[in-house]
Amino acid sequence: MARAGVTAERLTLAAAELADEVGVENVTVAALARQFGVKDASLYFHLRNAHELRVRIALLALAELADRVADALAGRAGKDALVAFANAYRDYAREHPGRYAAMQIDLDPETAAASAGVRHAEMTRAILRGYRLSEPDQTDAVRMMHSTFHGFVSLERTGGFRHTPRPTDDSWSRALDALDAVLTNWPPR
Amino acid sequence: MARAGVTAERLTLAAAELADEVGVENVTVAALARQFGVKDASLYFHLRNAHELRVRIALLALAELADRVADALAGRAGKDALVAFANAYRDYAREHPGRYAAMQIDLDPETAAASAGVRHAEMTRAILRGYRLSEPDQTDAVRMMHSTFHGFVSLERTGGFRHTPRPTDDSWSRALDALDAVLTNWPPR
DNA sequence: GTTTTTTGCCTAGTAGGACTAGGCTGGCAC
DNA sequence: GTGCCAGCCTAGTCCTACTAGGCAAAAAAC
Repeated sequence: MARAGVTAERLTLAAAELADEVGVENVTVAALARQFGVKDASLYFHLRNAHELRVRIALLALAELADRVADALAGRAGKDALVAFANAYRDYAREHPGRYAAMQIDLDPETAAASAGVRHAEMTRAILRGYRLSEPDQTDAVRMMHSTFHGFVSLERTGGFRHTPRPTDDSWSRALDALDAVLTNWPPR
Repeated sequence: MARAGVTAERLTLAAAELADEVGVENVTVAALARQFGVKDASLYFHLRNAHELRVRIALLALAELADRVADALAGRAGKDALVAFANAYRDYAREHPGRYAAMQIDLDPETAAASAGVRHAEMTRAILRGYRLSEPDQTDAVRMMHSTFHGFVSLERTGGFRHTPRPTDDSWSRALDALDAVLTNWPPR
């Protein structure tokens, strides 16, 4: 019997693509095995369990997004950097909804610490250098930024904005303007 | 054989409680049947399918949250109202993580239109009356508000803020200050 | 280049969830 | 009382996750 050539990397990539097509919750070991023309039991040589599959998608996504953000940020500062970061984030989420959703599962501490999530944190703080904030203001500002990005993207995806005709792109750039304004005058009020 | 007295309402409530305990993704028809001391097949007399169960949890949660927000908002205006709304929202999400997660599934348009989601929208706009915004600024502001609330709560829940020791309560009130500031000077910059 | 070991895949199984078809029955309408 | 039907049942199908143990292809040892 010929070998199918399944590796952890090919598996993770296929899983990520499947997630984008059918949603993370429908990424199943069985479906993946079918794609590789292999029985599902065989995948457990490359995989501890189904949960690990999602974790791997999450780690892949975190790394991909960190790369994109790093590119977007190159040579920019201040509001320019803020907008570039934000758009890279939102674009990634829209292009890869399944991967983005996978990113939201909570990793156990050591996995998280070894993930590209730390690069995200570093880059976010790098942006804030343009706004000259010190602790604990910086942390508060980072959290506000992240909340706005994630909240907007997440609501946009699940249809939370659908009931109003206003184009979401317009609301998005206003939100970024607002974020810039508030960061410029941090701490607020 | 004695009848178990299963009704759609009791089922929904039990499902919601189960969701808060074990997460929406683990709310299963079989588990619910066990709680009622009934075979799983029997529940399909009260339920079209498993998805409907989650939709019902979502509708229940939307209604409960709308009630809470309405109470919190009574007699308040301006920043006072904003903070009351925000805290009601966050408190609900923390007390009822499963219900909150269920709220995020996207309902089909007619279900959404008949849900308590419309009350949320009305109340959000009511808050903005204190900031005297007209369209389309109002819509942008509503979206920003909602994004911040949802994003913060969601990240807090999934552990997105864990790597920094700063208490999330402090960051939260700063975020509300920021939101108030930006709404006061809308449109930004 | 043959032997040994490892590894990648297999079959065969268990267990549990979603869901359907069709049967029995307790309690209501009349 | 007779009939009806809602509310529960059994029994079955199909799917997924996951385990144990077998076999053969490829890689390593010699």
